[in-house]
Amino acid sequence: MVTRRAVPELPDVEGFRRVLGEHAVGARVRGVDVTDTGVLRGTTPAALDRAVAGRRFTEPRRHGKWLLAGTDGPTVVMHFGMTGSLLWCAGNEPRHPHDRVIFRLDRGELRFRDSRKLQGIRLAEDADAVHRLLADTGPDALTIDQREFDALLTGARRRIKALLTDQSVLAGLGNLLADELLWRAGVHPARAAGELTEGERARLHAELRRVLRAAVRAGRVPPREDWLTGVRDDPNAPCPRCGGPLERTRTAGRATVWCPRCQSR
DNA sequence: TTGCATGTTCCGGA
DNA sequence: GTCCGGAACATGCA
Repeated sequence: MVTRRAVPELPDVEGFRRVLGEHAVGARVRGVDVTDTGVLRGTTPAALDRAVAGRRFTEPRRHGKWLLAGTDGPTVVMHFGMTGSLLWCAGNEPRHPHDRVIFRLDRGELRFRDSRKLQGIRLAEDADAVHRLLADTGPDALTIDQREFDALLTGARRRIKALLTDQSVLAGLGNLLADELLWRAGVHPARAAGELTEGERARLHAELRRVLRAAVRAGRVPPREDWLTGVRDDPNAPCPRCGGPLERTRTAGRATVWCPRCQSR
C-alpha cells in the first residue's frame, strides 16, 4: 500500500478540533508568535497577538473544513488548505520549520503547522464576523440528514462529484472522500446529480454517514485496504470490492478514481 | 529536473 | 445564470 500524508478534509479538521478541545479550552493565551506572515489572512502578527493575548479559549466548533477557535473575545478561524495541521506541544519540543503560528498557553503550545500556506488563519471579532466568513458555505456534511441531502441534489445538472466537493453546496468533503462515497454507493462520478434515483440518493447519504463517522473516529480518512482510499495511490491496485481494474481520469485538475464495474453510468 | 499533490479562488468560454 | 477547465497560490516529494 502506498500512503501519503493526509490532506485535511472534514475528519482531519474534526481531529484538530479535538486537539484544541482537549488541551486548550479554558487555558489563557500568553501570547502569539508568528514565524511566517504568509498564513495570516486579513490580520497581522501584532493585531492577532493583541486580539487574543490574555483571552481564554472556549469550546471549539467546526463547520466543514473550517475550525472556529473561539475565545472569550474574538474567534480565531482556521483553514488548513492541503498541508495544514494543528498540534499540541506540552513540553519544549523544538519548533518545526513549518510551525507558522504558535499560541503560547499556560501549560503548552498550540501550533498551526503548514508547509504550503494555501490557506491560513483569520480573525473574526464577533459572531457576525464568523457568520460572514461562512456565508458561502453549505451545510456540514457530518450532520446533514437525508431530506436536506436530497434537496441539494434535486434539479442539479452538474456532475455528482463536482457537487459533492463544492463547499458552497455541502461543507467538508474533499476529492478523496467524494470518490470514496461514490464508489461505495455504486454511483458513477460523472452522473448528473439531479438524475440520481431515490435509491441512489439514499445509498449515497447512507455511505456519507458511514464513511464520515468512521473517519471522524480515526481523525483522518483511514488507510484501509478495503476502502478505495486505501488503494488509490497504487496505480495497479484492483477494485477492493470486485477485483476489477480501476479507472482514472482527471476532472478540473483533480484525480478521480472509480470502478467501471461497480459504478455504472 | 520535472511533474504532481486529497484545497480554494478567480477567470474565460461554452 | 450554469457549468466546466485551467491557472494561480507556495512548497515538498518522487
